Amino acid sequence: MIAAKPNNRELKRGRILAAALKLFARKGFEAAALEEVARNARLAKGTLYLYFKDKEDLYAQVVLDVLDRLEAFIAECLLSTQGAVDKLQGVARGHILFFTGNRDYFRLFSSLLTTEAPLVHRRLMSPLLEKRRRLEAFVHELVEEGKREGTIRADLGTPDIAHSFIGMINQSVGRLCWDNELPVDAEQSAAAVMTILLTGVSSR
Amino acid sequence: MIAAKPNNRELKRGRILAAALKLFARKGFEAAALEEVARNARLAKGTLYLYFKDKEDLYAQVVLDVLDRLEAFIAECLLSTQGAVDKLQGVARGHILFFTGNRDYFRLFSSLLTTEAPLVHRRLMSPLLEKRRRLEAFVHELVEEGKREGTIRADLGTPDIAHSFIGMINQSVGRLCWDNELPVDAEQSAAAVMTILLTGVSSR
DNA sequence: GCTAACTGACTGACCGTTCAGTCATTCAGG
DNA sequence: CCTGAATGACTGAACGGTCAGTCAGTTAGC
Repeated sequence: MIAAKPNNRELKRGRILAAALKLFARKGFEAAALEEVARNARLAKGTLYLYFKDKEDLYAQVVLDVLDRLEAFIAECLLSTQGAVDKLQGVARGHILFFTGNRDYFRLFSSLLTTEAPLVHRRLMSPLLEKRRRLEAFVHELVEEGKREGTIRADLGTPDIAHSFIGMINQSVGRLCWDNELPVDAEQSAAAVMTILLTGVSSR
Repeated sequence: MIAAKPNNRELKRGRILAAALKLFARKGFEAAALEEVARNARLAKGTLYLYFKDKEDLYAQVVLDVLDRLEAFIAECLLSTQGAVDKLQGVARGHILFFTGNRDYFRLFSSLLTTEAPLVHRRLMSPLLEKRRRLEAFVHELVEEGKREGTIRADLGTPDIAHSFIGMINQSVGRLCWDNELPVDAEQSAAAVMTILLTGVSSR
């Protein structure tokens, strides 16, 4: 077979990424040992270095992989949406579903800002933070769109609205991921967030 | 002087806590080196062990110290408030002012969930998470109070409201701490959060 | 079809370094 | 002096990264 080799290689790369995701997410960049990553991927430590330059490179690839999946998943959630408010709801659903689908994704994602890594290894981190920022910029645009449509109040600052939205989402996901309030439903969480964001909690 | 000794001791303990806070906040639990903590506190490494059992203990004390300060600061912000909505605004102001007053506080605080530590050292972490949770429970109560007063809508879930509130606050603080959108004012951020939370963003 | 030569993916023992924690020694106040 | 506080050299463990060696699989020569 001609395709046997590269296929195999891509498969192993995937095994490494999966094992690394699990460990980086659960132990953090520093505490995750490559020895264990290799063991979980059923390979020897030396083999990792045939696929990745060093620990930082592996970390960056893992994060990139997750961010790509997130982006793709949200894009899918937006396919049949119309109008800014509807799209925002789509983003909310996408985020919540994506992260509650795999807690390790969220652990990694939320450690992205916190990790010691960004301080020590700015070089590699900035593209990742850039990508994360792009997702936030997209929400920003949706809010602007809503204002133009007239569906979103124009007297509030766009950054304030966008950050509030993102904060509410993240907290929702956090609740589902950290705590064990598991019976909570992702769909319902997204709906609650949108209701509060749109109509407020005051009984005025 | 009778008080000279213990006074001195308390002073040194404070120096260690301050140095440790700085390093844990900026490098994370694993990457922070006790050697450097000691140097920054103008003491030798061995001396740290006269004040703290081990690295974990030091970390726990640092976090406890920060959580206590936060609690005290918020309590102060609530002194002259009346009614649930007013109190919530006080909590928002308190949080934002406290954390923007010292970014290291926020770095430490937000790494509290993310850190590798909670997984490896559950024993020490749970009291800290417990304390953090108490702050969240307080918001929970305020929302209930607002519902009883009739100032907050009763048709929304209390946990949903509380988590939205907390999420918005955290994101606001994050914006002020991570990004360099520094010209933003803490007071104004708190006001924006409250407006959005109370009245919503829909132009309905 | 058979075997010898070759290849390169994979291995894991090893090295250098870092760091938490210890302890024999020194220092300072009374 | 004497005692408790402080020191910093030291130890052992852990880990990132390397590299000489192995061997399954492929090719080439007959």
